[in-house]
Amino acid sequence: MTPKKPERPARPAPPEAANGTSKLGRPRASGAVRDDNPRQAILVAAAELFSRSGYAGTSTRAIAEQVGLRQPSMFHYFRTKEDLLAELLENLITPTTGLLDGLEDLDAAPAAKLYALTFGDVLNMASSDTNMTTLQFLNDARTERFDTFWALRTQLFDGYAQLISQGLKSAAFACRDETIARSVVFGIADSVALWEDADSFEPHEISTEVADAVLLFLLADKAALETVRTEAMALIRAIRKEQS
Amino acid sequence: MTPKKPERPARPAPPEAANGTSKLGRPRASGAVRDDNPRQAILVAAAELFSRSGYAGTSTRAIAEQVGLRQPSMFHYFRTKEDLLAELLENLITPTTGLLDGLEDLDAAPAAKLYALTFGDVLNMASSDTNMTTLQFLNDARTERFDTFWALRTQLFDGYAQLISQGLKSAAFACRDETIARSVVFGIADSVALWEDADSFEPHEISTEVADAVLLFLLADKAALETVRTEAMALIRAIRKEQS
DNA sequence: ATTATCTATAGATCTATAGATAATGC
DNA sequence: ATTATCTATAGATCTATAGATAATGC
Repeated sequence: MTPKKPERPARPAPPEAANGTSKLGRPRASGAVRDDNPRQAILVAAAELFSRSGYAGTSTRAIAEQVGLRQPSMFHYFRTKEDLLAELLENLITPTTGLLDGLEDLDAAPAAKLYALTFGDVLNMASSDTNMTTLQFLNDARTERFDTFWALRTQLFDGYAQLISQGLKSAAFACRDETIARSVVFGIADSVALWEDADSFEPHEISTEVADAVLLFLLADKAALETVRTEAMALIRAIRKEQS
Repeated sequence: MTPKKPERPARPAPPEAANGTSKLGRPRASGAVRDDNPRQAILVAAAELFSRSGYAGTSTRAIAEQVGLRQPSMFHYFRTKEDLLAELLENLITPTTGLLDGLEDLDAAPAAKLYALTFGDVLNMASSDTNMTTLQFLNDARTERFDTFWALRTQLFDGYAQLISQGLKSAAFACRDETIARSVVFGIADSVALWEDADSFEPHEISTEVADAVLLFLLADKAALETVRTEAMALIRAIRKEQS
């Protein structure tokens, strides 16, 4: 006898209270807002709750009820809670591995490509209003179910590593030790996950500053930053155009 | 009927199996290693488990049993699980706020002080083999019980902010926007929390690289880095001497 | 009497399954 | 027949308390 929380929906709100706009299936009991793509709504709710309360600290009940469903109804869309986390992590990283692929086809200096990659990576994270990044380090995310995610993550790390390596070869970059420089750069790129006030700034502004920080760390000639940034923004525009 | 895990200590290991070296109280049932400072051992075990499995994902049973105690015995040392987390977070941050206090008494350029602060901050995190940093963002850590921790955290952020402000005033630093530069710097300093391979490098080496990155981001004259680093290391030595 | 442990257990969860029910489509 | 929901519930946890027990100290 310790936990409190005497709440509980008390009376399940009679079935006639159905208000969902879905055309198929039994009407929903409760009436939480949801513009009727339940699967997507569940993902959004889960991302929000996971990033605020952690993975284990978020119950499937909390997720379901945030979108106006009963707890077991969530399992119609996701086989397990783990599946939810895996899909969210994959969704978070794919725009950035996509950017990496786009950059490979373009001809540009490694410095400009690295700037563009960092910029896009940070922009992607800063544009989401949830913060899933730290969840990937949990033991929960080390099972087979996350193999796809981890393959993408490795691909991204290798992308950063390769650009750094090329920049060093061309003497555009300089550093004391390449292996540690990789981790510093990857860490800085992800560091927006540790900002508590990320939403008081424009994502574009955050991305510029963080990409600047990465390049200032690596560039042999720090005065080249402005040029590199300009080149990088051109690359970003080129890829956006291509994809639309 | 879903979870598995058929284990359980089965038979509680008869009381005669006592092996603890403690002088007082009833002998322990199980025999997990522990060089008998149970309170400290619990903190170490909790830090390890929290950082691997998250706060909610770590049971008090797992913590207790890792140090060879039964689950309820843990509550002899910590009133609640929350108390454990609060103490761990405070222990993590106090060395760094201590360093900040030490720096205030010394006479040096803001750039050198900022380097020293970052270096010490990162060294402290990188020297621990657990990673508690990301846990502070959980909702669980927003209750009153964490007021002390949050006051220290604010003090640390303000310390960084003040040094940045002084450096800008003396024109040693340059940036586009001061408020965002603060967050960038604070983020970079903490970014080692996102390293997956932090233990493949020397903490001293990591700290040097990360502090370099911070200063390269802020310094108006990037060529001043080496001098700043040398000054900073002298400050660190001075504070260490004073404290011993 | 104090300290450190233990066993037993209350009461509140939690995830996932089973199977009913309602709406629609064929 | 299919889809989307619901209620009910199994069985496994989880945190914390109650109160017994053993060792030591006064």
